[in-house]
Amino acid sequence: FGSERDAIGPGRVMLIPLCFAICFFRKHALNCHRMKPALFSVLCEIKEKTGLSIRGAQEEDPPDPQLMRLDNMLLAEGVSGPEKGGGSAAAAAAAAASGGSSDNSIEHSDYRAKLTQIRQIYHTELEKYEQACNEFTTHVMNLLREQSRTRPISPKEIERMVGIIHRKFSSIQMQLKQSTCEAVMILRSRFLDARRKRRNFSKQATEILNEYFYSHLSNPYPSEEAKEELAKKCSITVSQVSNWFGNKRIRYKKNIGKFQEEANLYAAKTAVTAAHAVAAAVQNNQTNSPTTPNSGSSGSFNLPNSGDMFMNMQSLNGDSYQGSQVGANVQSQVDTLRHVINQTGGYSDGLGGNSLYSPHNLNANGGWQDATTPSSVTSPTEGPGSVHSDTSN
DNA sequence: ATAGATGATTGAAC
DNA sequence: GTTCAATCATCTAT
Repeated sequence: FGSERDAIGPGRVMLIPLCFAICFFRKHALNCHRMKPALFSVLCEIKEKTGLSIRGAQEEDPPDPQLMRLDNMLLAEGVSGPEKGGGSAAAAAAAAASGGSSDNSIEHSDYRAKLTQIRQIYHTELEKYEQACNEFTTHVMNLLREQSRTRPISPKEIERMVGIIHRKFSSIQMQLKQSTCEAVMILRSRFLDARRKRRNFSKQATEILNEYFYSHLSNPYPSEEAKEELAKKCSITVSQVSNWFGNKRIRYKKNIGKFQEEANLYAAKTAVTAAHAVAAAVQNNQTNSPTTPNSGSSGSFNLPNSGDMFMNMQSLNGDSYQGSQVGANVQSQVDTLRHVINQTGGYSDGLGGNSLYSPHNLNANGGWQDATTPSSVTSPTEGPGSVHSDTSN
């Protein structure tokens, strides 16, 4: 704490020899010495002169931004602050991302256990440092009080000294916080890495996703709402749905032949439902179409009868289909039915599907033809002339 | 043990 | 922001 001496300033030259001299007297002898009051007053006088420099040297320490950052992080990670039953938000998010299955809960509890360990170490250390700080402060204060009998020490100076001690200890605390943060970061990165230890989606989930994919083959870009619904149905996250569709589109496109069987399977699976739904939609349209405001207007899709419906579908094979004009539900049913038709229409062999079914709506650029814009915004879910077979059902 | 399947990540393009 | 394409890392069926 040499800074105290530094702060003494101009009086230092005189004060040091005096202090030095004092040390040669026994304490009680000094206290009883007849010269003591005089000496003390001299010291006080000198001190008074240097007081200004002390006051001037008192700096306001602003809240350290780095410390604040560390504090915030520790709070966010659940290391500091109130004890939380379930780990940090990050852990919860990661748990959700990996499907939140029972298998994952093992990893999750592992993470929680490690975090608790860090938390305990942090708190023990923090307490230790605080205790040491308090002990040291009392010790120094006692010393100063003791010395104040032989030399003038103002309460302000003691306060300042305490401040210095606290600053020193808080810098140690900062190091503790820093290393705790590092430990949490390492733990978290390990945990997040563990996310790569993926689990395959459940059969049901894959089924649901495939059903959607193959029944929206002309435009397999689910809207945000559709993604959310699929995510809910499959108990996975929306981003997992997006990943799945991203992977599926690219893999399907890369090797359509390989997916032929799967496509057939899902097409057959939904064909009956689709047929019913389309029939209902057609019926609905037949009854409504002459008066419906949408009929005949530009961009709307007219379904006067089932014959037209199938003609329309046949024209799809010639790539002249304007899918974006069709409502989503009918569109998906068209996809399914078209598949069935193509199948029964026959392609020479399994791989030959490329020429009939596989082009679907894939254009020369490798994109889906109907996907005027491959974005959730332009998903044809609610086209102007859309026929809601769901509601009509 | 291995190949193929599959979910996640990354970087570029838009 | 989304999507594509390539790639990584793991799972799974053999």
